[in-house]
Amino acid sequence: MPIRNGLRPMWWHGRFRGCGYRITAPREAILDVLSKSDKHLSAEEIYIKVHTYYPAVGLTTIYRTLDILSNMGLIFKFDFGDSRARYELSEGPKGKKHHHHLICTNCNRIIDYADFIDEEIKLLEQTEKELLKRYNFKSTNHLIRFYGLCEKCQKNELN
Amino acid sequence: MPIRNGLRPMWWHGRFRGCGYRITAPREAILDVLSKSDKHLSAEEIYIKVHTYYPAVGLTTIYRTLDILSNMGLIFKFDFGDSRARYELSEGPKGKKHHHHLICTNCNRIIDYADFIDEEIKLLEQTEKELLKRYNFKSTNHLIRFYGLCEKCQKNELN
DNA sequence: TTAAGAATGGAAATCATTATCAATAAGAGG
DNA sequence: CCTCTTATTGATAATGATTTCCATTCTTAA
Ligand SMILES: [Mn+2]
Ligand SMILES: [Mn+2]
Ligand SMILES: [Zn+2]
Ligand SMILES: [Zn+2]
Repeated sequence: MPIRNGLRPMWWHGRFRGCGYRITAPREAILDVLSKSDKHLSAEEIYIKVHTYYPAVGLTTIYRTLDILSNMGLIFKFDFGDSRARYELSEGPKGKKHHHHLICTNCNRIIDYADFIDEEIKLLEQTEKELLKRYNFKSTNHLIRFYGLCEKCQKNELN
Repeated sequence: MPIRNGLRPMWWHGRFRGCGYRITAPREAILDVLSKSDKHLSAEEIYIKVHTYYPAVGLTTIYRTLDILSNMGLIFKFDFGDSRARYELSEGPKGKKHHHHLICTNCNRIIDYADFIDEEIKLLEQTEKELLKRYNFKSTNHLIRFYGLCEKCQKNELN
């Protein structure tokens, strides 16, 4: 229950105000839903959850807020191929920062991973350096995904 | 001008028939357009081009055919974030097989590259091995993209 | 040549996301 | 606490890419 608490500003309030945005109940609720989920939620899924506590909030506001948050870099917006955008917190208490995804082609589960990116980072840097040399392409960001079978689906594989 | 040639079956005819599909003028035209382009075409762009020679072909057929080709693995279907699917040949004369993309965030140009550097190959192998160990995730495919500035846009950068 | 049913295209339907716009409320200043 | 400016909101309509329908046409095995 995302109770409005006027006394303690949340971790993102400052950042929000700094961009000239106002703090509103719908926005608090949306951030609350995102920070309490470890999944990759769609606008409608967020709408459903917010709706439980704030039935008055409209889907339009969900989209608008997600757009702002996305532009501010507070959330990531992904397209996993199911014809709807999916979002997840990128910072704050439960934020995951930059990470990559493992996608099970059987059960559609999406697994985040960032814990061994250190090893990957060195190789990525080298690759980016080489891309600059060969294609004169200056990379500033990347998207990396592995498709395959998750643990559970591999076991079921041996029906 | 994709002239229907009943005498010489194209390289994909066999594969097509093998899947139980019939060879038709619209399908030949679509494959023709794809094989003569080095871009990542949208359904509508393909429709426009096909339309030049076969005004009777409908957009519905374009979508249906692209779906078949995609499922057969003859073409790749990508989503580059401009809210429409984009396709490109994956095999045949000008097919590019598996490759990665460089995407210019300024001019939206998409650059294909398949001449992977050692670092990148090592990155993939090591990462996939580690993913199996840590997450029991068996990777069978991957999607890799670098976002940044292409050569041209870097120069314009220094307005 | 012929018949079975695969393929087609135009129109209507879907469905996620946007655009509109009048009503509402955040919050700076008093 | 009160006021005023204007950012924000939500209902509704509009968009736009992709699908679904279905009667008609065309491919192809026999
Ligand atoms: Mn994630
Ligand atoms: Mn490509
Ligand atoms: Zn799975
Ligand atoms: Zn560019």
